[in-house]
Parts: sequence; C-alpha cells; structure tokens
Amino acid sequence: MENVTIRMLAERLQLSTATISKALSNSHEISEETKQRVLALAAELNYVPNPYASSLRKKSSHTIAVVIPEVADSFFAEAINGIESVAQDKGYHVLIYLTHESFMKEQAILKDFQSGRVDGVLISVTTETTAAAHGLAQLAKEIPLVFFDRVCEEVTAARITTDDTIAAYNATSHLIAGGCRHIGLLSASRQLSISNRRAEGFQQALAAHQLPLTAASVLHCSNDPVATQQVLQTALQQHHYDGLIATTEKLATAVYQACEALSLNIPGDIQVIGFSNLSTARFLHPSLTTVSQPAFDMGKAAATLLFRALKSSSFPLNEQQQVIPSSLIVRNSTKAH
Amino acid sequence: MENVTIRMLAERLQLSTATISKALSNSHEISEETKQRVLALAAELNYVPNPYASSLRKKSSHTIAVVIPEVADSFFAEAINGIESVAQDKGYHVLIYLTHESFMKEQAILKDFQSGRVDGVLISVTTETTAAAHGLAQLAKEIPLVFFDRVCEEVTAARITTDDTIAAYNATSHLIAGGCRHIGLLSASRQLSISNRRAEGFQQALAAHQLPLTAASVLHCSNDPVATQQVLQTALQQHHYDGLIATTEKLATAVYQACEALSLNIPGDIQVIGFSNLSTARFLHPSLTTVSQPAFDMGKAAATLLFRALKSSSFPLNEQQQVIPSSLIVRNSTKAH
DNA sequence: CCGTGTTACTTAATCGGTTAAGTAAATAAA
DNA sequence: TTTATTTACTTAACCGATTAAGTAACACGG
Repeated sequence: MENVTIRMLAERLQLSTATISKALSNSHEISEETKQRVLALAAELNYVPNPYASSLRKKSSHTIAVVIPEVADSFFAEAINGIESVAQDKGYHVLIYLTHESFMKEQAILKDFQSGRVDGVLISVTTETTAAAHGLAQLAKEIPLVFFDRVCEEVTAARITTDDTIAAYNATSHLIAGGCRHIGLLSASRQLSISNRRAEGFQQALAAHQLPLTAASVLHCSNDPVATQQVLQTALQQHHYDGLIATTEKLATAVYQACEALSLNIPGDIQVIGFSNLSTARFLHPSLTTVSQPAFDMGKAAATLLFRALKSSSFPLNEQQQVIPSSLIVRNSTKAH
Repeated sequence: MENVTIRMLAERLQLSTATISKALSNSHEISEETKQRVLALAAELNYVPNPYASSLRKKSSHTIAVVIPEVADSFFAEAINGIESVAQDKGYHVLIYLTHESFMKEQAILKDFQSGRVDGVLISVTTETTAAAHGLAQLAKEIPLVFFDRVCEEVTAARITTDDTIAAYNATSHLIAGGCRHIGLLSASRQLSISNRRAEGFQQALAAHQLPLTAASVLHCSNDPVATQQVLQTALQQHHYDGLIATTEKLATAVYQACEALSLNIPGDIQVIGFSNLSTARFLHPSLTTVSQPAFDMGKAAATLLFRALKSSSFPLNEQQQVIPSSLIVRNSTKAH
C-alpha cells in the first residue's frame, strides 16, 4: 500500500495539490467547505505529510540536535528530559548524538549540521574539546546553537551554565569547615571550562582559608574508568588526603570504589563531595554529600532559548547567558553541617 | 552565505548536476579524473549534501527512532548507548522520543512514523500500552520495528528481551533461600508483558517452595513516585513482608526510601532485590542485590537486528526473537549466598 | 455599466538531490 | 568497413510539499 500523498487527496477531490496544501495549513484562501472536505478525506485515508518534502521546500526541519558526551549519567539524562519536554511541547523532533568524549566524533557530528539537517543545536562539549580550530564558532554563526553546562568559552554563543566556581568554592569551604586540610580535586579535563571554573573555586577557597595549593591538589583523571581507578588509588596511597571533591558523577563513584579497595573510611579517613545528580546519592554508604546541578532546568532553559531564537530570527541568541545555581546537599560523606 | 549545492559544483565545473551526483556516489559511469575534480571542489567549498533532498528522492532517511518511556533510568540510558553505538557505526541518525509512560503520547509518536520520517523503529512500550487498538501491529507491517525489553506480545514483530520469568524465579528463590516467607513483588504495570513474566516467575518460585500466593503478594505501583511511596509504606505497615522484589529501578530506590521512613532494617527486617542496572548498586547502604539486565547488549542487539532488516528487505525481521539473560548479582540487601 | 475588490481556486516553479533514459564519441568485434 | 559495445557524460523526470503568480467568477461602490 502506497503512502498517501497530497496528490492523491487532490485527485480524489478533483482539486489541485495547491488547494490541498493550503487547506491543510488552514489558509484563508480556501473556503470553509473545502477545508472540511480535505480534512475529512485526510483523516479517512490517514494522510501524514512527508516531513522531508516539507523540510526541503521550507528549509526548516522542525528538528533539533542534542550533542552530549554520554547518556548514562544522571546529569545528561535529566538534561535530555528537560530538553525533550520543551521539544515535545513545541512539536519538534530531537536527534541525539553521543560523542563519548571524543573530539573527533564531535567534529564529524557538527560538520553534518551544515547540511540543514537540524534547525538548531544544543551541545555540551567533550572533555577534549578546545576552541582552537573547532568548527563551533563557525557553526554558531550559521545555525542557532546553545551550549549547556560544558561550554566553549571562546565561542560567542548562548550559554546555560551553573555557578561552577561558587559551587566548587562552597564545596571546598564545606570540607574545610569539616576539618579537612589536605583536599584533592578530581578533574575530568584540563581544557574544559567547567573543570577550570571548578578548579578556580577550589583554589579560591583554599586561598581564603590559607591552605596551600600543591601539585597534588588537583588530580587529573581520564575517561577510562580503569585508568582513573589506577590514578586514584595511587594518589590516595601516596598522599594523605582528608577530603576529595569529585567533579563528575563517574568520578564520585570511582572515589567510593577506590576507598573501598584501600579500606579508607568515608568520612572518617576521608571526606567526599561529588558533583552529581544521582538519585541514589542519599542511599549510598555513606550517603553522599553532593553538589547537585539543576540538570532538568538547564536542559529546559537551553531548549527554551533555542526555540525563542527559532521563532524570531531577530532574537539575539548569541548574547544570551543564564547561570542556574547548583546546590550543596550535605549528607554523611562529610562532617560539617 | 548560501549553502553549497550540487548545482553550484556543477556550474563551477561546467558539468551537469547528474554527473556531480554520480561522482560523489562514486559511480562507475564517471571517469576517475572527473571524480577527483568533483571531490576536490566539494572539499574546497565544504559541500555537505542536503539530507532531506536525498531522503525525499530515495525514500529512506538514514534515521531510526528510539521510543522509550524515559531516559533517566540506567536501563534505558545504557540501552541507548548500545543502540547509538551501532547507529553511529552504520552512519545512521537517532531520533529520541520519550513517552513518559503515556499511551496517548506513544500513539501520537508512532502515528508520525507513517510519514516516512524514519527507516525503522526501536521501541520499549509504556506501562499503559495494551495491544488492543494500538497502531503498533499496523506500524510493524509498514516499517521495520524491533521491540526491546518491554514488548507488546500480541504484535508480531522482532523482539529482544531478557529472561524475565527465569530472572524473577531466581530472585524469588534467592529470597526464599535466605529465609523469606512473606515476599512481595512490586509491579509497575498490570498489562506490561515483562511485568507479567516477572510475576509468573515469582509465582512459580512461590509454588515450587509451597509458599502461598496472597492478595498482598503483588503490589501494584504507579508511575507517580509520591503515590508509589504511599502505597509502599501502607503495605509495609499492614503486612509483614520479609522480602521484596522491585521490578524496576525506580521502585528499588522507592523501597529504600520507604524502609528508611519506616525504620525497617535491610536485610534484617526485610530483604530486597531490585531489577536494576544502577552502577551505584554496590555502594548503596546496604549494597543492593540486583537482577542486572544486559541493557547495553539488548540495545545493541535490537539495533543490529534493525539494521540487518534495513540492509536486506528479505530478512525475516518479524520472526526474530532473542532472549539475553539477566544475572542475579548478590549483595548485602539479601542474606542467602 | 464599468472598474475595483474579493473569493476561491489553479498553474507552475521550486527546494536539492537521484536516476531512468538518451547521446555522442571512442573502442572493439564482425 | 560496418556494426556493436563501452565510456562518459547530459537531459529531464521525479520525490512531495510549498508558494508566488495567475485567473475566473462574483460582489459592490459609484
């Protein structure tokens, strides 16, 4: 059975395809009676318009792309939820692309967007992404693009972030208030702006409390969990940390794993804070003090910005910046209150 | 700056658009020299073909749809990972649709697929989905469709499932071996086939051990976490369960929450098993004994099946059924070994 | 009764590739 | 030498919807 097209409807009703098209889009040029006849037949034959014909002609696809490092992470999963809630509401379709933290993949994906496949892009860049020689600046000029969480600071584009510096400052201060003097920050990337912001907040808090920043203060981890575990355990054995801040969700669980392996008691031997949206944080052993990011709201805000830009081309999208605060949720992996 | 089209390349090289098109698809009709010239200019002008023009003509979009209830769930997140890994490998695009367990939304989404927007569909149905009057049977005849995990048993289509009956049987037996005599099964749906399979395995295990199946044995929960918490706490107070099996990840954490609220000790007062892929299960307090589903592999298997069908239309997709076993991972929320 | 609008359509071009069918020139076979 | 075949293209139709431009019929003000 062939797909029902506008031409079939036209033939059945002895009208032109133009009339059908206009009737379906409720054009004022078409009489009420004809509209009814068209709508009735369309419903009867279960007509569904071909989106690609429409996209080709209208040069808009009613589709947006979400480019993220991974999906098995509460932050990104919740962000997708937020994005999708807005997209569904606006009748947009959502293409998902996972970069798996690979800059190469990210570039290949972004290049494809020059084809007009999507009307807009929401992106959280990889840990490897640097501004230099990245197509992002170019892309942001060509199609509406909103960074969320992991932004590329050198690129002029809309941004939805959380207050990473402050959140890290507060987390660090919380550890210090709990008695920590040798705090380590687990970083997932050297170039990622949010990593740097978090490191900044960390350093500011150390400085504010006259604590030294040493070579061991910042631990650089990779995307490979095995390597990360290695780095972590080695560091925990060599230095006597009494507090750790994991700047990603994966790193937070890695810390628990390392402490278990080395029989380190949390929070007795070492206090831990994780940047994480894990719904199970409160049921962990011990329950994890977290910096909880407003993932859903960030996704929603990013999508909302994007759709505003899609609706009116005069909207100065690239100047938009929103910072949605994270919150420190104190639990039993730290001692202070 | 206008988008580069095949026509522009044609004009620059004084060739017809047909030649360009064929050169780009490496047709044998085109000389090696011309191909090189076309490729060189395409690279120079950064030509990216318009996917919608191509889709319209070829009647294939190189895009698949993934329809799932939610994304903030380790199972689905991992499944997406599996799907996406295959899709990226094959150069396909992935549209994500979240039903939020709403049958209405699911239907609306599926109806849209008759438009030819996607070449194939991977779906895990909502808890509300019933076979009756569902467009699924029709859709499966029209475009390649693979169910994964939550199948619609009445519909003839490819399926990737896990061994729910056996897994539930084993989980139940494990609780019984640990001394449980009053076991409750938390079910997320009355109509979902996987829920019924799990309930079956549960009942078979009870029967095999001469334990009674009572009205309190199966607890029906909803998608609303607040209502679920209510149901759970009420049930835990009224009946003296000594074992619980949560058949979804969300229900597993709900059990922990309820037990905490009622000061019930796990596993002392009550032992718990959760169908869950939570990476933090081992760090929960107490660590959670889980029925771990092969989420990534199921997603991968579903996508692989779909792409085989897309590659050769003679592939009998609808007859394909694969069962990938789950595994019981014993931890400290249960007593048996 | 004429000109101007308005209504309700139709015609045809268009979006940007793809592909069946055609063609001229070169080469091979008879 | 003539015919058949291959090579390397071009022409033009096509996918299905949208839309600018055109038109016939009718209404209305002057």
